[in-house]
Amino acid sequence: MLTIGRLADYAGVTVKAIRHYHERGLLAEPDRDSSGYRRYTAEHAVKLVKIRTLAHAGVPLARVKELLDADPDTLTAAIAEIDHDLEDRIAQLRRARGQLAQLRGGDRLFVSPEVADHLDDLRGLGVSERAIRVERDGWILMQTASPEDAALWIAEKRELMADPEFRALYLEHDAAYDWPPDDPRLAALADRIRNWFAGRHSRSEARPVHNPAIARLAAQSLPGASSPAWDRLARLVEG
Amino acid sequence: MLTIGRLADYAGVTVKAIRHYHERGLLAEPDRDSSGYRRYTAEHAVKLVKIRTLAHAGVPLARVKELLDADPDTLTAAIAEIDHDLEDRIAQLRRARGQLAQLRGGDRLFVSPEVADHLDDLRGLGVSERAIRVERDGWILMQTASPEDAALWIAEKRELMADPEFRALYLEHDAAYDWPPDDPRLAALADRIRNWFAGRHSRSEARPVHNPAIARLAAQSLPGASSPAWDRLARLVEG
DNA sequence: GCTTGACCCTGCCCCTAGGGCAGGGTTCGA
DNA sequence: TCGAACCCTGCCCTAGGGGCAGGGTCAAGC
Repeated sequence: MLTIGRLADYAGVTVKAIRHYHERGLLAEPDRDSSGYRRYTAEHAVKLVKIRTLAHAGVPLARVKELLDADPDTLTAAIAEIDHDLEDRIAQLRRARGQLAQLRGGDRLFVSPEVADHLDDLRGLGVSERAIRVERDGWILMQTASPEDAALWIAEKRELMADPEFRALYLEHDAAYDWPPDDPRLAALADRIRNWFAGRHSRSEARPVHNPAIARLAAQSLPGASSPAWDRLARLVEG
Repeated sequence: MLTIGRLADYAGVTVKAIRHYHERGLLAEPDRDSSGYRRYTAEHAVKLVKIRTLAHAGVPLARVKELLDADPDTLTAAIAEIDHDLEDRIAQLRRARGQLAQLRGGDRLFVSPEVADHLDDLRGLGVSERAIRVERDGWILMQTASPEDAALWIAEKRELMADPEFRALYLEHDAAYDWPPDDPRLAALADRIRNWFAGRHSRSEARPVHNPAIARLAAQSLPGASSPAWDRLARLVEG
């Protein structure tokens, strides 16, 4: 009659799995024939299909064992629960697909949507990729330190970016990275930066937008995050 | 700056998983601070999110390691493949859900749709659950032995069931199970069975519908698959 | 009768992707 | 200054089998 291999084919399961179920006590060992081969009956086949159905649904074998001789009400409740889990897992896999698609480009996986929009804006303005990367890494650090604060800060920063003068300063500061440190434009730029800050402060909404400690960390974390021109500029702005 | 716990929260991963990625060489070990704590940078965060995204998509860590420093074209191809796998797995889970729903009742999980329809027909005719169970188990054994033959046999059997006389005999034979072995109706039934077989044979389409060896196996596999009345009936039919 | 390929047996070690716990040191906020 | 919350290494554990070794068995064809 039924050998282990045939039973395995019937149930869509490997021979090894069947032996495993015997070991775990899920499926009773059948009688053996004269040469020691296991000989199965239709009842084994029925039980095995039940085991396989639950196992393929991700139910741990220990739980399968319980369910095999649970009363119908318990079984019905358990099946509803398992079905729910399956639904969840399908939703998870779908989310995984969505994220996977974003892996090939863009920063949306690493920062909040608001920050990602901000980075896109910078790109639209013609900001260098180097600067964008420094920004991104800074925001990542801020978000890990405190997502709530980061959310507030990005909102402020985006308001700031609405100011044409600030945008101009941002771009010029970005361009200054490559200037020679004795470039005469640095002094002029430093003046405009100071003036702009003074103007903001006079309007009394003077909160520091960037936590300077964090900004420094972000700068340290990347090679090429500063330059001789920027160092000089910083000294000029400080006075 | 970034401790392992914060990094883990940011990436939606456990601390243990991060240490595991270090061991496997997926994520570079960061510098340690004076007390031996790991201190991470934004670059670690970016890489970790990539790892997590792939790992959540079910990519084995060894493969993740390869993909992390693959060229963009290879990566694009790999992502397409992984996405395909994900789609397959979603389809599998959906199938698992469908099968799970059938676990609570019915025989459709265990036999082919044709056999299941046949069993439903028997139920509709008022055949006893005991007989239906014997049929089901017989068909399971036949299907495990040879699905193709079983498909042919069930087609023949269903044709047979279209014959009102055969149906009547089937039902009476079923009912006879509980009769006393000396019941006078047994002899009459045996006659009708013999006549019916004779009629079929004369119409020259005389193929055995049931493989007798298999039928016997099916009968053996179940307790209560025979009775004193049936034993007597068998002797009467044989002559 | 003999061989050959497909089965079957037990027993052993291996894998993935971490989880859990022990036993100890560190940092931070009140 | 103290307790809670972190962090460190090291070790063992898990599910669900896969793979292989080393050996016995069965069925078909020659």
